[in-house]
Amino acid sequence: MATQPASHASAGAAPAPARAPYARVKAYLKQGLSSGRWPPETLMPSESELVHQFGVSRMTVTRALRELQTEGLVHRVQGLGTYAAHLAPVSSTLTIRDLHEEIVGRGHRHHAEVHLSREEPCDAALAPKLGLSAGDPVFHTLIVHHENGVPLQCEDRFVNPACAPDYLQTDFTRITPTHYLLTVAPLWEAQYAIEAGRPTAQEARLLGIARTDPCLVIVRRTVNHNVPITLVRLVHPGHSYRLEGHFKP
Amino acid sequence: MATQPASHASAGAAPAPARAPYARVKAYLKQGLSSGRWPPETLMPSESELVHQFGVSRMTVTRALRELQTEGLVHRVQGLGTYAAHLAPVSSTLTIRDLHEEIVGRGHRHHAEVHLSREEPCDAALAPKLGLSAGDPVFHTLIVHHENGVPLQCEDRFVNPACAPDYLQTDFTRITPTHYLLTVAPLWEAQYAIEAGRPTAQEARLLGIARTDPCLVIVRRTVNHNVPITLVRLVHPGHSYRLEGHFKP
DNA sequence: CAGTGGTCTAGACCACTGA
DNA sequence: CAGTGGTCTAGACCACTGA
Repeated sequence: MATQPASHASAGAAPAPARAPYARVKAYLKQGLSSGRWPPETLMPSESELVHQFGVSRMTVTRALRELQTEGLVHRVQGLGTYAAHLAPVSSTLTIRDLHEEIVGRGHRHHAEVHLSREEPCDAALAPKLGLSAGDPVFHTLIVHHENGVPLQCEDRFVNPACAPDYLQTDFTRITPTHYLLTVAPLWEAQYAIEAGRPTAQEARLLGIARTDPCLVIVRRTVNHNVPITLVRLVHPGHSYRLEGHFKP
Repeated sequence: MATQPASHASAGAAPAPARAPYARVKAYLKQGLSSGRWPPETLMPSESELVHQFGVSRMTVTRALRELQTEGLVHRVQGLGTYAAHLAPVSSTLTIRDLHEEIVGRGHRHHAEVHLSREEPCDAALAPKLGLSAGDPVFHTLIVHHENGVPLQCEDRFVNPACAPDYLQTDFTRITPTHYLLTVAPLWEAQYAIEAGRPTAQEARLLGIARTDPCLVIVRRTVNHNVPITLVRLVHPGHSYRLEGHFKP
């Protein structure tokens, strides 16, 4: 009865995955989706059909289907059934990693040069973005990160003092602001914008590039429980930095 | 006994979420993580403790914990317990949307100008990336996408003919290559690279910008079941385009 | 109405860890 | 050994959809 694909481990002495039942059901459905057996918006087998096909309990089938739903591969409607989803990449994701980890992960040296670390009155344009009023004290750091001695990123950051009163006591040559802020305010929420731009005069000088060189500019605003924590502008020379992503539905 | 936060819906006639039990357990844990009750790498309550605290069955608690694990908020080790994870954004994600959907989603007009759509012999440098040999036929399209009449993206794409034999018959003024390829090869896998750069002479002309203007350059390679499908270079004028992301653990 | 998914329970066996 | 998470079962009640 079962229409499951024959285990091709039967021929040789292959490691025989011997996956858990829920994983077998999931793999079967995923394979069918990727092979075009259930084109987008097609009705897929119901839970009870899968229960009979695989001889497992409904909870097991449910788990497989729920995970596929979380991954965006199917969508399910109560009373109707499970449908193959419109497959990606209508939207897909790109990973942004912490710079220190990225550099060290490549087996390279990371060196941070602190050019500024002080409290200053908040600019009127900046204030609303940090939930402050113009003139309120705000922490400001300007750090250039080097990879094997080459300038890689200029990090211009403003921090809401209420969220991280000890921020300026941190030794930023050892701990990145990102890491420090993480310990202070876990579980945050961030908004990003990434665009191509030109460095400011100061950034060009700090990064050792021409003012006309294209740069990757990332602006990130971080919030925790609706309280703004930090606003940062990260500038990378275009020829030395790329964001890499991997998408797999 | 229960240490669950008091339902603050009790005061008024609030909609009363009345969440499912697994969602209540999950919300309780999430709240504790975000408030710093369980700092990173701290041992969290065990399944059986939660079972007693909430008076639910173990499967229910398991589901809550498994979802938190999937979201990267905790990590679990058999025999040891559940630990609060090192919270983001050691790595976080940025969404890349399909251009047509993005433009239409803004309520704007999308217009595609097809400058090239032909079969040509594959270049030696390109061949390995598409799993072809130099000189093999390859499909090549060059399309400029406009938003309300303004050039927004130059899309230079190569397609493996084996994966999409009818590719060149598509009317690209109506259907984006991305959408067409999606119907042909669902469930794909992509690698991205994003960097700041300068347009080529041709790109500058097609986009109506100067050769020195910074551009956001996205290179994406797509693979299905280890078969390369397409390689595309997307060039956006830096001042007119930004990728926006949102990260929420 | 029969069929669908959403969720839950009360048990179970197992592999793993550290004492 | 006791405690942990990983997984499963065989039932259950419910809300929802379309006929």
